[in-house]
Amino acid sequence: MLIATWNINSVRIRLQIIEEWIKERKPDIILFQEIKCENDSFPKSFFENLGYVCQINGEKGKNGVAILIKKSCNLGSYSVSNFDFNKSSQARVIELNFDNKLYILSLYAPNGNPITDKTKFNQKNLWYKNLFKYTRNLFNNESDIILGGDFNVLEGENDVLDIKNWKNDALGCDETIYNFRKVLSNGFTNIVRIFNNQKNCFSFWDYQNSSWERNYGLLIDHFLVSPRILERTKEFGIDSHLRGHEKPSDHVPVWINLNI
DNA sequence: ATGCCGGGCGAAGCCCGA
Repeated sequence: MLIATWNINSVRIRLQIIEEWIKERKPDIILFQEIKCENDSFPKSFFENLGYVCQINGEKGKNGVAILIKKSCNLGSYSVSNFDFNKSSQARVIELNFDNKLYILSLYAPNGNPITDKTKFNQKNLWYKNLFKYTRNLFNNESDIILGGDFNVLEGENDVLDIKNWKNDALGCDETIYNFRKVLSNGFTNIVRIFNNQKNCFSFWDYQNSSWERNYGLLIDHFLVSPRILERTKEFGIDSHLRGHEKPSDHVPVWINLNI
């Protein structure tokens, strides 16, 4: 079963690139972030025609997350929840709960910049603290958990070419790294750390400064999984080539393939 | 490079992202 996460930077203007990618990658489950539309404006029938059921936590004009599941997916029935981890009424979390045994979440962490703006930075910290608390309870219940999304953190020294220049930034500063590792400490493994230890492995390239052409990217989109999911993960990939597509998102899909 | 590009909104120019 292939699960992908993709910060799509507006779902409505990316339908062509998404359709091409779906036909090539054939994901069973897609976690979107930054759909940038309300639930009613989400192109539901477009994805239904491609064989998916859409679960959406949208917001007008910005943020917004969604999970698409193939109609043929045999994981069973589930309930859908949205959480407001940073108490801001922003749509950054959607969860599918499969009978309290398996949880799949699509996550969009706040950017938090500039760190001198306490409102934005504190909201990011609060979001992470509540993600920690929430997932700790799931571990207490011995559930299987898959977190996929844009975590807006530069945790590793190779997650950008010049990590030292990001220490006063909300992505690379110590507090954000601490908050991210606190979530990991619940028992998650970051799949990219197991399946890829090469440098220059990125999931985002800014539209500006010829970032793609210079390969000045960031690795900020991740899958964090609980132990039994790690055991069943057989493949990991990043579809970097899509960043070179016409009218791309600034992020590319990251995916895992599971023995489920 | 304290936003250079590229979204949204709404109909010009501002807000936002990483």
